[in-house]
Amino acid sequence: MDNDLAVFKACSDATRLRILFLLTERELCVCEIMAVLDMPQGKISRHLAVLKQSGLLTGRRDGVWIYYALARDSSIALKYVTVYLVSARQVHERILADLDRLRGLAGEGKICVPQPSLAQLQADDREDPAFFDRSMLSREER
Amino acid sequence: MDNDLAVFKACSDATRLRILFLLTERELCVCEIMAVLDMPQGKISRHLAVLKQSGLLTGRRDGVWIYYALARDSSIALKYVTVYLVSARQVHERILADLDRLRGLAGEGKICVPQPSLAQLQADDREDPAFFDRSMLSREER
DNA sequence: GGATTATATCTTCATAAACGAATATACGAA
DNA sequence: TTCGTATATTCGTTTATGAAGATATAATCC
Repeated sequence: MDNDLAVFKACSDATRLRILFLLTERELCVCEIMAVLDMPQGKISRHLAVLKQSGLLTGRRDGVWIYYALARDSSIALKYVTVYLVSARQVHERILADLDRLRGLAGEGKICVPQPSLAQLQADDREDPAFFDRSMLSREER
Repeated sequence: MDNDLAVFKACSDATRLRILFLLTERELCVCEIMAVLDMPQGKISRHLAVLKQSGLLTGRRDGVWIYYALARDSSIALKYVTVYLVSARQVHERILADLDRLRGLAGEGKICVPQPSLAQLQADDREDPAFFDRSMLSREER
């Protein structure tokens, strides 16, 4: 029963629930989740740890990035939570907005691709002065 | 989404989860739940309030007693939690034990029936001295 | 009305969970 | 090896949650 409890606890925080809904779309790396929810990295990472701990998520490393995905149904609670997520994702305004933002990211397609180093950027800027201060912009705006 | 959150929060406490599982058996009044879980009245009552608040339970008054029951599926989260409860109740040792104890109570059948007042008991005892100190026993033992 | 029983609520305290900020680790590129 | 980037973890603080015990309310019986 303890694991079922952990599953429900994991679901009982707004941020974590939003993350779970995002992951119904596809596996995501931390920076994508950060971008969509617009929350600091430490916060996202902590919540991902809770979710993973409960068994709801799996994580796989790919180079520098760590991709998280909904775990395949392993416990009963997990199974029904997963079914809930897929059923409920069309219902909540906020979740729909999150998913839209996520798809927007995918369109721009520029997250989770190795970013040029700062040094690299500045070198480019010297050749292309119009974008000299690009590195000052937030990642989404580049 | 807030209501779904409340549902998951309501499920994320061991005592509340045990109560929910008990209610998969049938509607119960507070004193039955107290008897099965062997917990003080205030505690049970508080947890029932949380569960009711989340929409998971309904309560109906019948004279002195208040009977609680699992709410009929109204939200998506509620629906899947209910399905989970019914599926998972055969799986957890502790829940099986709780359900056994509940059925035991039903066998004795002496809970949630108006208890004679103390004055009444003492009057009876005067006529039937063998049971003079019956009122000192816990309710289950009478 | 007063007493009794069932249930709800309040108060205080302890514990757990969440947060922001800072720091640590892990990997890849140069 | 050093640097930069992605992610994890720690620290100190604040907030939320649960427990116990005391008290309040509501219905019933006399």
